[in-house]
Amino acid sequence: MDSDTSRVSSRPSSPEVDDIFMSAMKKSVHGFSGAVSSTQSDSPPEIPADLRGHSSADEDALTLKMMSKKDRKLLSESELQSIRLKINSRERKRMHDLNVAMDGLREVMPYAHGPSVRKLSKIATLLLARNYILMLSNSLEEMKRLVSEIYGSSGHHGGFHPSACGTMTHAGPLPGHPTASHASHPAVHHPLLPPAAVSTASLSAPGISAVTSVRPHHGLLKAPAASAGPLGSSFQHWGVGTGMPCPCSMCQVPPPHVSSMSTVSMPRLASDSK
DNA sequence: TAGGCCATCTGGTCCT
DNA sequence: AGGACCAGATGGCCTA
Repeated sequence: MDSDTSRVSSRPSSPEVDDIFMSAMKKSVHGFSGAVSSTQSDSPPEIPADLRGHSSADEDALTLKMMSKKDRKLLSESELQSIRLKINSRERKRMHDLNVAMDGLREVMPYAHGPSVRKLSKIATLLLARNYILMLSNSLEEMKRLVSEIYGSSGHHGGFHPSACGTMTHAGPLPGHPTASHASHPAVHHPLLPPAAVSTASLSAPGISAVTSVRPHHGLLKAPAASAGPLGSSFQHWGVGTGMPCPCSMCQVPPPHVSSMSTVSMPRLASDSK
């Protein structure tokens, strides 16, 4: 439940840590006794195992090792320390930015958000995002096809040009439109519903609400077959009662127009393979 | 307790 | 030369 969020919040990945780090670091540098290896004072909470309990001789060896890679420039230990700290700090910031971007991706993913929902792992986020994009592409193609079917013969627009129409959604049912009976939600496929499912089962209000409002538990990968519901799709697994697609590699949507993507070997989700 | 996920450190490589 | 990027190693936290 909140375990993950609390875990995340307890994780010092925020930039503040850098400040703490640097201040603590300055202390350690100023109070430097000369017995700390070049990698130590940077990580007060954790001391790398390989450096733990090293003698000053070992530390000297480490320092020399580093010196050799620095063209043996004559740098004082404090200088080496500050360089190492700077590098570490940059790397921390880089990873923090990466995590921020990952959070941004999670936010726009059609997946349940909220404190009661376990946060998607990074790999799950990436795989789900990929599937989401593929489905959006499929939906777009499907919509183009339908629109060209509708307008292609009537000569209303003389073809499909979304730039002129803005969005695909007209206000009301279109004359002769196959989905005219669904006036409340015209031929708009929910992005998460595979086109095949949409075209065969058509969207129903419950289907939409199930996708948009349900806050699933983290049943991302192990959805019972029954939970697939009436949607039926190209996905092997679906989220528990949510109609959420499974991001695992088994459930790749192979859209014809992005076939090149499907050839990309995706790293297998460890939890999928087990 | 094992396994998954993550943050961090670190050294190497590439780029500007 | 300095910074960005990457991958391996390590250890902590959490869950089943």
